[in-house]
Amino acid sequence: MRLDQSFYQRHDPLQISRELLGKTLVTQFDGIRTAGIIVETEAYRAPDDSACHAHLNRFTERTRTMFAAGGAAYIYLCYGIHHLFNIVTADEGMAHVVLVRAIEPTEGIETMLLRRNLPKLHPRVTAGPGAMSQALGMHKQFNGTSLLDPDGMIWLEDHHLTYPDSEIAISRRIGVENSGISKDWDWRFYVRNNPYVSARYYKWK
DNA sequence: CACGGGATCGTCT
DNA sequence: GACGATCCCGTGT
Repeated sequence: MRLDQSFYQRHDPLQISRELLGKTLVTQFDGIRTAGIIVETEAYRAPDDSACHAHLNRFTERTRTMFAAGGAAYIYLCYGIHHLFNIVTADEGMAHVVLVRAIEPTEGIETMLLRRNLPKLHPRVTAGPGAMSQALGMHKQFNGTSLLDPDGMIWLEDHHLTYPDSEIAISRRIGVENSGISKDWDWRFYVRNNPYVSARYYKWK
């Protein structure tokens, strides 16, 4: 079952980040379907979150997508190399997004290995937002596209997998240590002991 | 395995 | 002109 508008257009990106753990993220284009279970997310929320690109509701060509209605894909180029994938939530005009940082691969694994240029399944295939996006074929080209469109190339499915709170860990977000007052907010959610969580950051706890 | 530097380019100042 | 919501690889232990 595909996640619909009622899932995305809510006003609590922390709750949505938590609920996304266990959902299946799918891309399909050129006749190839790739998918995996979301195991790591981070919430970003304007206007108060200083780590958010749309802090203080800053509206630029890049952040335009963040203000779209919930259910859009916000994909931007990071470090000139990585196309990071975010899910836009809430109503139009509110910049609330969830960065998807890692999945556990389930479908199209051979394709993911080719895209990642790796010989066999290993956490490095999809652990971390840049690696995950490359494995799924995410591209800035898809920025602003809808996750609700039946003809779209990216969407989420509910396969009725839910993790109990005892299996969920919460921490500071990764890579935002220079982003001001909100750098220490615990807005990262991940599945404990899952090997596909961006492993080199376990030390962050 | 830990550490550190380089890659690479769109975005904003 | 500076700087990233990152990753890879080479080096040293």
